[in-house]
Amino acid sequence: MSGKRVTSQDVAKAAGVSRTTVSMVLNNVKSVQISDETRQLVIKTADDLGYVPNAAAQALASQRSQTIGLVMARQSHHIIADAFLNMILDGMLRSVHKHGLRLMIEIVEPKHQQETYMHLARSKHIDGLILAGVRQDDEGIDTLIREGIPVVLIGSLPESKICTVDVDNRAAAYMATAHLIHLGHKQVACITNASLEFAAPAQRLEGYRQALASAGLPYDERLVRCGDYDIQSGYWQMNSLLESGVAFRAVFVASDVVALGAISALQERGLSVPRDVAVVGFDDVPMTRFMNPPLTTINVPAQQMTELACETLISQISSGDLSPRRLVMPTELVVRESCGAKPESMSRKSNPTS
Amino acid sequence: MSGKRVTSQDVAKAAGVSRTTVSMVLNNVKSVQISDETRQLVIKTADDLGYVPNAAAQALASQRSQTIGLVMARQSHHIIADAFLNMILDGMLRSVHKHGLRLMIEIVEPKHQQETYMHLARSKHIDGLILAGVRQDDEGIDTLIREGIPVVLIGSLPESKICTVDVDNRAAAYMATAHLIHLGHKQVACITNASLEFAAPAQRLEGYRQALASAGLPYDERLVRCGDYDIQSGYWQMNSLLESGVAFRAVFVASDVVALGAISALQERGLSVPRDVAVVGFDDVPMTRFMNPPLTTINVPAQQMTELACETLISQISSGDLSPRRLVMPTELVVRESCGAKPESMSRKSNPTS
DNA sequence: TTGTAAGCGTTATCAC
DNA sequence: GTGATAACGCTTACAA
Repeated sequence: MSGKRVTSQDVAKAAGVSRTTVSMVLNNVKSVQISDETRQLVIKTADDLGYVPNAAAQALASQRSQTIGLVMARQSHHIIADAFLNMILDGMLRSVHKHGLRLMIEIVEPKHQQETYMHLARSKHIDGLILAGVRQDDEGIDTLIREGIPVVLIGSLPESKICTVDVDNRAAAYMATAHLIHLGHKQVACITNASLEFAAPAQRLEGYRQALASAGLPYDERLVRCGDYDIQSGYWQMNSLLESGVAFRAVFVASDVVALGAISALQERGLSVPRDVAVVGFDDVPMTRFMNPPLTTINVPAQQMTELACETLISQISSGDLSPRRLVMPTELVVRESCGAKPESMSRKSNPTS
Repeated sequence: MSGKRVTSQDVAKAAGVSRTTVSMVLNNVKSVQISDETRQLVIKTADDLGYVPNAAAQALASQRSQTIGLVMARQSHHIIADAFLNMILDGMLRSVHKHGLRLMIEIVEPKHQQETYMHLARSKHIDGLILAGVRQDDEGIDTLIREGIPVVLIGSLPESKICTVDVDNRAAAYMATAHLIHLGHKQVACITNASLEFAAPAQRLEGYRQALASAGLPYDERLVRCGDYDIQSGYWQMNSLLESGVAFRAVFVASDVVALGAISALQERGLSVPRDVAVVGFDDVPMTRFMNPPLTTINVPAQQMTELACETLISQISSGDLSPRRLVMPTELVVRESCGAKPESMSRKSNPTS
C-alpha cells in the first residue's frame, strides 16, 4: 500500500535519538562529534525504515534545492534535431550526477526569455543556472546577476559581466574558411548556423569575412545566408543560394546540422560534394564522420565545455563568489572528405566512443 | 543588491490583508468568495513587489512539486546521438510547458536503475514519472506502482500493470521487413536497435522473423546483429555482417540512427545503397529525409506519444486514478530511396516543419 | 555528545 | 469574505 511516509522523526524515535542527531548523521556534518555507535545505529535504522528525506522540506530549511537548471534558448522544434544541444545535455547530465545534484530543464522561446528563467530562479527552485544559446540582446541576464543568482553562460555575450564558457568562434570560422581558400577556392559562400541576433553566428560570420579579407577576396553579400539551427534551414538556404545564380564552388556552413541539409539540397540537384562544391561544417557532432561524404568540420569540445560550465557554476554556488570569468576552449579543424582533400584512408571511425 | 526576498507576508502587509487572502487570490481558489476589489489589489501589490512564491515552501505545504520527471534508461554516451530521445524530450517540453509544470531529467545506467529513480520519487521531488527505455527485467517499476507513484512508460513491458504508450513494434517491423521481401529480396539481414534485454528490440526482431516466416523464408541467425542505440554500433555491426561472408542484399535496421552507421560502413566499402543493398530503418527521425540516400523507414509518432504519455501522467496525478492503460499509436511505412523504389520525384523535403 | 526549539514560506482549516 | 493558527518535514543555532 502507499503507506505513510517515513520522516526523520520516525527514524529518531526508532533509533532512540533526536531528530537533530539523525539530521547530523545523515548529512555528515563534521562540526559535531557523534559516537560511531550512534552513527551506525542511525544509518542502519534509516535504511531499515527506507527513509528518504523530503526534498521540499530540505530545500525550505536549508535554502538550497540541490538542483541546477539548464535553460536553452531555442524554439521547441529546434530541440528535435539539434545534435549540438545533445552534447550539452550529455555534459550536464554527467557533471550533475557526479555532484549528486538534480537537473531541471527549461526551454525558452527566444522572444520573452527573461521572464521564464527569472521565474525559475526567483522561485528558488534551482540554486543556479546554465544558459545556452541566448540572444545578444537578452537583458534578463543582467537582472540575474544583479539579484545574485549564480549563472554560467555557454557561449558569450560581449557586454555582460558574467561567467562564460565558449570557443573562439571568430578564429574557428576563420580557420574553416581559410582551409577552403587554401584549397584554391575563390568563391566561397557561407550559411550561418542561425540568425545574427545570436552571438555565435555573428562571430562566425565575422571570421568568415576576415578570412576572405586577408586572402584579398571580396565579400559578396549575395553569397551569404542565415541558417536557423535545424536541418531544414540548411536545405532551404542552400536552395536559395543555388537559385540566386551567383556562382560558388565552396561553402562554409557554421553548423554541422545545417550543413547536412545544405548537402542534401546539393545532392538532390545532382551536384556532388566535394567535386562540385566543397563544404566545411562546424561543431563536429557525432554523425559528421558517418555522413556521405564524411564532413570536414571544426571540432568544438561541447561536452568538456559543458562540464566546465557546470563545475564553475557549482563552485559559484558553494563559494558565493560570482566574479565573472571568461573561459575559452580550443577548437581544431578536422579534415575529412567533404572538401576533396581525402585524408589517410583507413583510420576513419576506428576509435571506440568510450 | 541581492535584496531580501519578497514573501507572501510582505504582500499581505502591503496590501493590508492576510496571508491567507493572498494565497487564495494568487492560487485562484474558487471555493471562497473574495471581493473583486481585494482581488485586484492583491494581484497588483504582488506584481509591484515582484513577488514569486517559494517553490520549496509551496511543495512542502501542498504536497505537490509541480514537477515531473523524465527518466531515460540509457548510458550517458547514448544521449549524444540518439535522435529518438530528442523527439521524446521535445514532446515532454511541450506538454510540461502547456500545463505550467517543470521538468526534471534523470538518466539511469541500465544496471541499477530502480535505485535512482526510486529516490527521485520517494524524495517527493517530483509528482510523477515518465520512463523511457527501460529493460525488460526492470523490477523498480513494480515498486513504484506499489507505492502509488504515478508512472507512465514510453514503450511497453509485457508483465507490468502500468500505463504504457507505445507503438506496435512487432507489426511495424513486420511491415518493414515485408516491404523488403515484396521488393524481391530473399536474403534479408537485420540489425536491431539495441540489446534484446530491452523490450522494443526484442519485439522488432520478432516482427522481422514473422515476416520472414510468412514469406516462407528461412531465419538465419548469421544474418542478425544487435545494435546499441548509437551510430557507431550500426557501423560496427554492419562490418561484422559484411565480414561474416554470408550474402545478403537487403537489411532491416531497427533504428534510423543505427542505420546511418550501417550505411556508412556499406559506403565505405564502395557498396551502394540501394543498388547493392537495400535498407529500411525505424523511427523516422528528422534527418532521415536528408540522408544520402534518403532513408525508407517506419514513422513513429514520438512527439505525440510523449505528449500523450504526459497528458496521461498529469491526469493520473490530479485524479489519483492509477489504473493501467495500454495506449498504442499507429506507425506507417515511409518509402524514400534507400530500397530502390524511388517515389515521386519532387515532393521531398517540401513541407515546412511548423 | 545529544537534545530543545525556533524558524523556513506556503497552504488549508477553521472560527469570526 | 477575511484572518488567525496549525501543519508540512527538515536544518541549525543554542542549550544541556
